[in-house]
This record gives sequence, structure tokens and C-alpha cells, in this order.
Amino acid sequence: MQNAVLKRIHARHWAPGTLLPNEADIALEFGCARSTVNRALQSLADKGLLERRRRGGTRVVEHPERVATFKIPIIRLQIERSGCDYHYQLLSQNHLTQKQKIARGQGVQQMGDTLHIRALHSSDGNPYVLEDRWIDTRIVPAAKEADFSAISPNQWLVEQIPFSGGDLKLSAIKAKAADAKVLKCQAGDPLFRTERTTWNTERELITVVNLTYFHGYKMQVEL
Amino acid sequence: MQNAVLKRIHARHWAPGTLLPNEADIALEFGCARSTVNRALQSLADKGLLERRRRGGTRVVEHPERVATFKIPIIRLQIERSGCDYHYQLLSQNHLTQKQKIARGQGVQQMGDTLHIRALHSSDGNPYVLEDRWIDTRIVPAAKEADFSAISPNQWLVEQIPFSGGDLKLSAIKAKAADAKVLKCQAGDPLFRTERTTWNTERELITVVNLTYFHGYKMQVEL
DNA sequence: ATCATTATTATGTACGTACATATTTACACG
DNA sequence: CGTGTAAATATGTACGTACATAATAATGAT
Repeated sequence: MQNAVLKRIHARHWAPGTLLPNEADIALEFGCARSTVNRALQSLADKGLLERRRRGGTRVVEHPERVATFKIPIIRLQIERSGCDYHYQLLSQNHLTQKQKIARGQGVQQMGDTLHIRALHSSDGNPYVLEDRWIDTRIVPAAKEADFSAISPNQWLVEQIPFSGGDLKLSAIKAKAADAKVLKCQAGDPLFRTERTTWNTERELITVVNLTYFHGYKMQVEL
Repeated sequence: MQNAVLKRIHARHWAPGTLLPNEADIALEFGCARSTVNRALQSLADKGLLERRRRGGTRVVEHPERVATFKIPIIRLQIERSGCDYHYQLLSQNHLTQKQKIARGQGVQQMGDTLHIRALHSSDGNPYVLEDRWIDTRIVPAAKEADFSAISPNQWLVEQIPFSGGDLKLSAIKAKAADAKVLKCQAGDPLFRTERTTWNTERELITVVNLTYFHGYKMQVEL
């Protein structure tokens, strides 16, 4: 059923921008129940191929922006999955009780009472990614007791905190001397970086993290 | 219904790794139909929170890898949406009739009879992204007649070719002299790059494209 | 014991019906 | 002529039932 609709879209029987017949009519034409049509169309809408509005009907989207879903794995798993040895090292840990302003790209995030952690994740002994993280300990008080020399904040947070919204920026930066030393590359090398903020369901800021990957790293996404 | 299940997961009533009761039992407990439970669980499974296997039952996923869906817009729309003036310029266009080997990261892609295009997309007159594209003209013969001085291959392909699978790699590279000149930055600057291959439903390679963004670009993703 | 066959079980998909809800269109009223 | 209210319409969600399918467990023959 879903495939039948997909075929029509591909065959341009229903071209981009076209308003499809209503569910009842489609059901009649295909000789199936409306609920089946509903499921099929809804699924395609989820995938970004159709646009649906109550009373307004269903139409094929004009510019089918390719929708990619990609996974942000726990770094440990990412490394172990590729068959390499994982190693984690805490570099520094500070508790900042004053209000902090953390510059992130254009915006500035406000956090008070933060835990600042720098840690290095290695793969087969080679530096893999440098984790630079701020955790708001008012929102996540348990973080004060966590032993981040044994478990990475990355893993700890994912396992402790229920999922939530967030924001992710990807960019290329020039390696600073300090980072170059830790990541064993030349100062000035281009490095892949992700900057991420995460908030909970009440939209309170939980954590801000910058990940700076080793020189030559490519992030892979399935489409 | 979906929310009720979500609450239980958040409340760790059903902790990560837990095997949920079967749909029939859940339906009984919540006082609703199994089909309703099925829809709710399936939806959560799509979002990556649950793992389901026939006969095996449903369980809360152990390491909830955050699943981000991000859109790959037509560059033109991306620029115009931010209120800037879009400009497109074809830099070069060659038809290569011999077999080509196009190195992409670790792998090498085989294409025969390819059209190679270089083009620059600008925003308010500033270089935005450099498009370096190969199109297999055996698979997409219409590309030979398309006028890529008027429409970008990016836009043309999205509108002509039905969606398909693909592969996307994101990385940071060091600006080469030639690219630096086009993108108006210094040679050696770190640049954000995406490398993408796209194939059709028969898994034939359609196009390979490298996009190199201006110095300082950050790709943004909603989580 | 080993392997092929047959039950069992939980999810996957479809049906048909009913009612809810958002949105537009039509109509009546001032 | 505008305005508020009611009808019409298409999707959204839920119900209960039926059968398909994949994966596992139990069974029986060799």
C-alpha cells in the first residue's frame, strides 16, 4: 500500500505540489480501508514526502528536502564498535560557582553553578576526541557526586538523564596550540568540531559540550 | 497513550534494557485496544526509544543514541530563507567519457560517462559554498541537456530525480589555494566540507558531490 | 544426541466503524 | 457589507477483530 503510493509519486503520477484525492477516495480506488491509506500517508508524511493538513488535504511536498536521520552515539560505543580499544582520560574538573557565560557561536548561554570538565577519548591509544563540557549542577545535582575519572560525562549523562531537546552545530576550526598538543596534531590543522546544547523537558539548560575530533576525522551519516 | 508510555520510560518505571509486557497486556492495563498500543509503541520505536522484535517483544533501548533528523535543503532555499540574496555562478563544466575513479575518503567510487561541474553559490554577494559535482549521465541522461548556467545541479537534481539512498560524510579540510581564491579566504583556513553520494532505488550511483563552505560556516541541526 | 517438524508467541498489517478536531465554506443576521 | 455562527469536509485517533509473519520453544523421528 505504502509502496503503491510511493510508486505514483516517483512516476510523477502525483507530481510535487499536487493535491492528492482524499483518503476515502484513495481507499476506494485501491480497494482497501481508509485506515490503511491513513497509515501509509502518515508514514510518508513523517518521512517528509507528503504534507498533510486537516480539511486542507494531502499534497506532495514541492521541494523534497532530503531528511537524514543520524545517530549520536556514546563515544565509547562508537570506538568499540569499530573494533578498537577504548580509553578515557579525565584532564581537568572545576566547579564554578559564579554565573558563567559560555560563548557558543553567535549565541551566549547563561548557566549558574556549573561543573566544567575536559576529557580525552582515545582509540587504540590514539587521541580520538576532546570533550569540553559544562554541566549545570542545579539541574543535575547528582553530577557533583559522579566520579568522572572512571566514567565519561558523555556516557554518564546519556544514561542518567532522560532524553530531551537540543541543538547541534557542526563546524571546522583551526587547532589551537593547547588542543593540538592533546590531540597530537599540528597547531593550525583543521579540526572537526561539534557544539551541542541539551535541555530537559522543562527546557532548562542541562549541559553544553564541545567535541573536537582528531585531525582527519569524518563524521558519517546514513541517508 | 503514547505520552503515558513515554512517562513510564522517563520515570524509569520501564528502565533502559527492560522488556515491556506484551501489547495485549499493556492494552488491558491501560484499558485500551491493542491496535492503539501497537501504534504508540511503533511510533516510539521509530524515534529510536524502543526496540521491537517479533516474538521477542519490546524493550527500552539500552543506550538511547540520540537520533537527530536533519534536513538537507536546496542551497538556494537555505540562503533565501535567511533573508539574503542568492546568487549562483557556474565555474566549469566538463563531460568526461572515460571511466572515472573518484576518490572519496577511504572508498573509491566508479563512474563512467560523467559530467563534472564546479559552481559557486553566494549569499548577498559573499561566497557561500563551492559545489563540486559528478553526475553519471548514463543513469541521468537528461543532465546532458540541462543548462547548468541557469540552474544549479543541486536544485536540478533534487527536482528531477526521485529520492533515493545515500551516504554523507562531514569533515574539516584545509583550504587549498584554488578553493581559497574562490571562497575568498586564506589558503590553509579550516573549511567545513560535506561529501555526499546518492544512488537511486536500483542502487545505481547517480551523483557524487563535495560541498565546501565558506570559512566560519556552521551547520545547524535540530535535535 | 541431532536434526527436521510442528506448536506457540508476540509483533506486523489490514479491515471496517465511530467519533474528535481543525479549517474552510456557506449562510443568516445585524 | 461585514460579522458571527453553523454546516461541510478531510484528516486524526481510537476501537475491536482477523489473519500474516518471524522467532523461539517443544516435539518427535532417525
